[in-house]
Amino acid sequence: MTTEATTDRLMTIGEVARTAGVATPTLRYYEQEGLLSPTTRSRAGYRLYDAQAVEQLRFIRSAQAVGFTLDDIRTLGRLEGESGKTCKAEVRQLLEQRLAEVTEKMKNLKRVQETLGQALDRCQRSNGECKVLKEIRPARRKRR
Amino acid sequence: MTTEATTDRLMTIGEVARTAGVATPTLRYYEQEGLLSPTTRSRAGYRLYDAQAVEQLRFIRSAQAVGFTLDDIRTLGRLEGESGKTCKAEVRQLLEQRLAEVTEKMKNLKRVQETLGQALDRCQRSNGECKVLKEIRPARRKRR
DNA sequence: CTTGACCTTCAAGGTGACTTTAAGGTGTAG
DNA sequence: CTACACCTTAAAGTCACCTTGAAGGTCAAG
Repeated sequence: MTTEATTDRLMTIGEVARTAGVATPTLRYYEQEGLLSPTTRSRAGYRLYDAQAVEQLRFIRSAQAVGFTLDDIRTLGRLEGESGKTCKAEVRQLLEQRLAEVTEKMKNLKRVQETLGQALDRCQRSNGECKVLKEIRPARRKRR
Repeated sequence: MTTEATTDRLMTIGEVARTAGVATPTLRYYEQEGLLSPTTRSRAGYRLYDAQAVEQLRFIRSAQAVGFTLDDIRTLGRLEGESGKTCKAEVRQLLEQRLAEVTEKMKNLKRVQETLGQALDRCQRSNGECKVLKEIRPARRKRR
């Protein structure tokens, strides 16, 4: 990790945002929240990120997508970050706890998958007739 | 599912809430949002739920825990619900789309699992020293 | 027949995670 | 040297998902 073949060109906030598929204000928000800071700043004060930032950002989005809060993620610290720090029992414990949560989420996800799978099954089996699904409302709001 | 051995005693909102581990106002909120309605009402206007409601509620919580919004869940309608409705291509398509999302979430979850697993690994391997995790801030807010 | 734990509705408040707005500086292409 | 697309900060706005509060009705136990 200290010896790399990665492009170590620094990117502006817009480049990182485009690459990872997020909005630039989101990146500033993440910095403010202590989740992801730029490697450095240009003379003019522009944020400059290295290639790793994109990886970290992707990790953050993955974790979020499966229901972890930004606080959960922040508490894990730099996550794939560079180095330093001793590994206290406290840190290991936190990791183990998060891994247990992941296992729990796996179960939830499988349950959802199974339920949807069954629904689809019955849906196709009784062609034209579906005993399982029923829209209940016109759906009020939307987003995401 | 129509032939059952389940207790078909009706439960009050408080019983359902306790059984499924949610707060009573949350149940009222879900009803208002069109996610889960009581089977009937008592003369006095009390909400009365059947045993299936608990199942549905658990499904809702599972889906939420892995990152689906209430809107996502609502759109799926009654989900494991009773009957009625034809299975239009539109419905099947929605199911397929949601299943694809589940698959995507599986990937995300595995990515997170792997990252955490690696971190824990290195954490234990280099006993005392951990190159991977590093707390970045005292963590401002908390909850959950 | 009152106490106390339940239930009701309606409305307002709170939190997390952005998103938008305003007002302005930077940098390169023509 | 002027466009124009980028960057900066600070603050306010939005949306989902609850949570809390006020004011009151219900019901079994004592």
